Amino acid sequence: MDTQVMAETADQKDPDKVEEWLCPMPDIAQIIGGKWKLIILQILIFGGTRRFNELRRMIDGVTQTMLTNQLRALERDGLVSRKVYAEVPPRVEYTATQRALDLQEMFQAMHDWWVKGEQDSAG
Amino acid sequence: MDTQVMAETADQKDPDKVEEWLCPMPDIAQIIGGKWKLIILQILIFGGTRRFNELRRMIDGVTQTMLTNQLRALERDGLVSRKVYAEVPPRVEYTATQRALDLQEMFQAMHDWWVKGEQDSAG
DNA sequence: GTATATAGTATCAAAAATGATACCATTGGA
DNA sequence: TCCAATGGTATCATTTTTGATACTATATAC
Repeated sequence: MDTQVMAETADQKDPDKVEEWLCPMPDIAQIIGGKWKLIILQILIFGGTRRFNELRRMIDGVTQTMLTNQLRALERDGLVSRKVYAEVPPRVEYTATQRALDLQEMFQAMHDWWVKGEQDSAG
Repeated sequence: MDTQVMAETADQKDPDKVEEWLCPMPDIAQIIGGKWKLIILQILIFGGTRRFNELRRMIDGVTQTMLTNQLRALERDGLVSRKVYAEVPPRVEYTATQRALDLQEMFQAMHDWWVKGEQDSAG
């Protein structure tokens, strides 16, 4: 579609067939929604593998219950892998999967959006 | 940092200074989190201006209460503008602001991620 | 005169998400 | 011997989010 309808909006998609270009936001929200998931992912994706208590210390305000809970959900959805070492005291490492690494662009876009917002309101 | 540490993770940022490259996810979640916000934004950003009941019909399962609620929040956060026409029956139009249009890249990245996931699991 | 469409608000109920607390196993060190 | 550290789980309480319901106003069509 190369006609310039709707110049003010995003681009040239047919405005009457929303469902064709919409991806299922409820499904996405299910996966990356949750109070701590985005920050966990950000840390693992950009910072690399971390241990459980390491994450706990990095994430301000998270409780052990919730950290476990969110990590389990991320694991179920294939975004995080969990490796248990047979040591005492226990050592458990969490790593972003390839599927999570594929979220880099989204995080980058979020980041740029956020920074732009700060610049726009400052300048 | 130009040494190739952590080849498996995203890139070359210093893993010990997470807060330097992290953008505040709680703040972002505050703005675009919520059961219906992403889908509302997607419609307004890529589909253009819509009336209240038009949105209601497009968004499966949303109640009037929640649609109002989410639109008000988006308006407060500067992502949506609301225009009331002095007509009877009332006409109210909602439009994505520039700040919302700036989210296009994020939506695109989400979309690509989703599609890639479907391809990876199919192929 | 009555129903219809629009775009709401107010109130309360229900459900979902989150948090607090107590508990567990193990081993090394003081 | 007792405490600390790790990475949990189970249970219950609280908070937050979401939903249902009833109500509003007004012009037009029937």
